[in-house]
Amino acid sequence: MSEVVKSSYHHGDLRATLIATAMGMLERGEPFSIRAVARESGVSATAPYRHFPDREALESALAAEGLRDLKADLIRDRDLPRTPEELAEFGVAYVDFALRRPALFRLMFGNECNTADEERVQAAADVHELLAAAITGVFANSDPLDLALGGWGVVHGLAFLYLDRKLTAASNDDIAAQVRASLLAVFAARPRH
Amino acid sequence: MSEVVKSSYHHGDLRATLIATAMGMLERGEPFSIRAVARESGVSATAPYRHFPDREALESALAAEGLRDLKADLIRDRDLPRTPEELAEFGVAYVDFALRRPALFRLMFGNECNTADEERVQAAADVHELLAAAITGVFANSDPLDLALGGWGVVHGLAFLYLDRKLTAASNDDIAAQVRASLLAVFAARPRH
DNA sequence: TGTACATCAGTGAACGCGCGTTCACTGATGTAC
DNA sequence: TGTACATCAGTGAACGCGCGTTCACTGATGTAC
Repeated sequence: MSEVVKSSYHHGDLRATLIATAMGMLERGEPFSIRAVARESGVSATAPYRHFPDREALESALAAEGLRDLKADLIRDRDLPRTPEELAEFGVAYVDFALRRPALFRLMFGNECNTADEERVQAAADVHELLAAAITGVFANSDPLDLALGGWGVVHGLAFLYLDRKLTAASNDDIAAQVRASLLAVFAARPRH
Repeated sequence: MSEVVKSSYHHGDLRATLIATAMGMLERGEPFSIRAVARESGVSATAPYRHFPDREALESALAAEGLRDLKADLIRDRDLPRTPEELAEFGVAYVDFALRRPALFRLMFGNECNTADEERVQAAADVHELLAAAITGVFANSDPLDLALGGWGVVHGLAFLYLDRKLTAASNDDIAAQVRASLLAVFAARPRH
C-alpha cells in the first residue's frame, strides 16, 4: 500500500499512513482505536498524537474522506437524475455505499459529529447539496427542502435498517432491488381516499 | 420506584429491578454496562448473572420493552390512519419516540439484534406489522410491501439524522413540523417530466 | 411445631483486557554560519 | 565543506479507567418429615 521508504525513525508521512491504515481496518471490520491503528501502522501507540490531537480528530479525518468517497460514488458516471427511475439509482448507490463500507458509514453518520473539523463540515455539506439537487431536479410540486429531507430520510433509513439487520435480504443485489422498488413506490404513492 | 421491601440479602425481584434501573439509566443518557446497572441497583457486580446469562441478554430485554413502548406510543389514542395527514402523525410519533428516548432507540435499532430472544423478536414483528398496516391503509396503488418499507425508511432515516445531529432544528416541535412536512412532500411528489 | 437440609440468590475478590492519554526521553533532520 | 545546534517526530513506560466474566463462597429461604 504505502511504499514510502521507511527510515526506522522518521516515517515520512505518518499522518497519511495512519488514515490509510485506519480506513483499511474499518473496511475489514476491525475494532477501531488509536492504539490499534498505531500498532497496525508499525508505530508506537503514542506516535499518532504528533498528528492528531485526540481520537476524535482522527475519526473526523476518516469521516471527511468517507463523505468525499460517498459523493464520488453518487456522482460516478451519472448526470443528475431527471426521472424517478434515475433518482432511484441514486438512492440505490447511497444504500450500496453503506453496505459495502458499513463501519465507515457508521463513523460518518452514526454519532454526533465534530463541527470543529472544517474539512468534514465541507464534505458533509457537499453531500447534502448533491442529494438535494438530485431530488429537486426530479420532482416539482412540493417545497424543495421538505422533499429533499424526505428523500434523504428514505435512503438513510433503509441503509441503517439493512445495516442493523432489521430487514432481511438474500444478497446485495436483492437489497438494491428492494431499495429501488421502495423508492419508486413511495414517490408514486396515491391516497385511497 | 420499586417499593419492594428489601431484606439485605435476597432481593425480591432483582430481574425486574435491573431492567427498570437500566431503563432509567438509558433515559438519563448514562453509559450502559452490567456493572453500572448493578451498582445503581445496589447490588454486587455479579448479581445480574443470576438473571441474565450475559450482557446481551439484558440488552435484549430492554430492547423488547422499548419496542412494546414504541408500539404503544404509535397507537396511543389513534385509530389507524386513513389519510396522508394522519399517517404523517404516525411518522411524527416514531421520530418523537427516538428523540425522547435516544439511547433506548439506539439500543433497539442501532445494532444487529439477538434473534434468540423470542420476546424481542415478537415485539419487533408487532411494530413492523403496525407500521405496514398504517401505510398500506392509506395508500393503494403500489406494492404494499415496497410501500411499507419505504415509509418505514423515511421515518427511521429522519429519526437517525436528527439523533446524530445531521440536521439542525431549534426544538422538538420544530422537528415534528419538519417531519410532517417531509412525509407529506414525499408522498405528494410529482415528477417534473 | 421443630429441625435437617437442599436449593437458591446473593457476595467479593480476582483475572485479563484494551483503551486514551501524559510524560520525559531520544534519534534524525535541516539550517545558519 | 564542516560543524553546532534547534527543531521535529518518534519511543516506551506508566497512569488510571471501566469493562465482562469466573470462581469459590455464604446467607436466606422453603420444604420434608
